[in-house]
Amino acid sequence: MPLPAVQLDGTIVLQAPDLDLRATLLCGQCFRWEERGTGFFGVVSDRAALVSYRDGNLLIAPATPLKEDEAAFWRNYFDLDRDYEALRRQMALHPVLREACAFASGIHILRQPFFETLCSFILSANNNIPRIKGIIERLCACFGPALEDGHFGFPSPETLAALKKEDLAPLRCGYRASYLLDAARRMASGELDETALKAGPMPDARAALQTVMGVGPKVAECVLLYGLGRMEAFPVDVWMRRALLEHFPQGFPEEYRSCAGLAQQVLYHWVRQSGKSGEKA
DNA sequence: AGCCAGGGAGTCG
DNA sequence: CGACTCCATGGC
Repeated sequence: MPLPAVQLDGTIVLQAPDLDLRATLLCGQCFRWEERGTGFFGVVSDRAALVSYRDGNLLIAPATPLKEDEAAFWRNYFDLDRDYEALRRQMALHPVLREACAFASGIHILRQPFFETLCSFILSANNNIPRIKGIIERLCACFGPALEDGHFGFPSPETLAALKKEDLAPLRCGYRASYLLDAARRMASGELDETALKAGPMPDARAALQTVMGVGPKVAECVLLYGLGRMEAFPVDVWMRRALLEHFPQGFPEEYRSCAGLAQQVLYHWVRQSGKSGEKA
């Protein structure tokens, strides 16, 4: 008999039989989760929570007051309603993807808030993950809404759009400051329509995203995948380029397009952690 | 000191 | 188009 979604102590219990929480939160798709004891603490949008995994269930202990849609919010964030079994079944048809899947099973593609994702990956350009995390934390602490537990939510496009690049000096994000402001202004002006980016043709969505300063092919694919839920997106960095050359000399096969995003994430996890394809320590 | 970090913009030819 | 160079910052 299924557990109620919200327990008496406020903990939300979500069934997630095939989820690898640790791999999902540490594989480089998100920047605001920190391992804490047996779980992870993080802030998404304006909600903070301590999450953990036990007996096939994802346990969410919100650190900010529960909203009416709390369970639905986290269910969507962790992408629990997508049929990952079907995606992995399809990937198992390809020898390379099958091997990568076996190594990194249980990774979910997070459905992160769009603007937050856009900013995060603009900041990721020619940067390393620890420093990206630091910049994002300073961005939230300086300009984000104060949450009830002392943490800070992600600033709104309107808030950032009203700033000048000198105001962003405390972030120490270098030349990316003006890119951040451009993204915020495009959002605030309504020029970037999240609904259209989610539903419209991929080429149109790519082109629209790349009109933002600091958004090139790589960042656009990341935003499409992690911030707009578009599984057909396929971010390619130098490592992935190497892996593609080695394992997919004719390019990523179109017949796997519907699971491309997960395939990319799994391949990335695989080549970075198992020493496959490129021998950097 | 020098190199690298999940790239991208600007400028050449 | 393709092949450069520079871009701020911090860690090693």
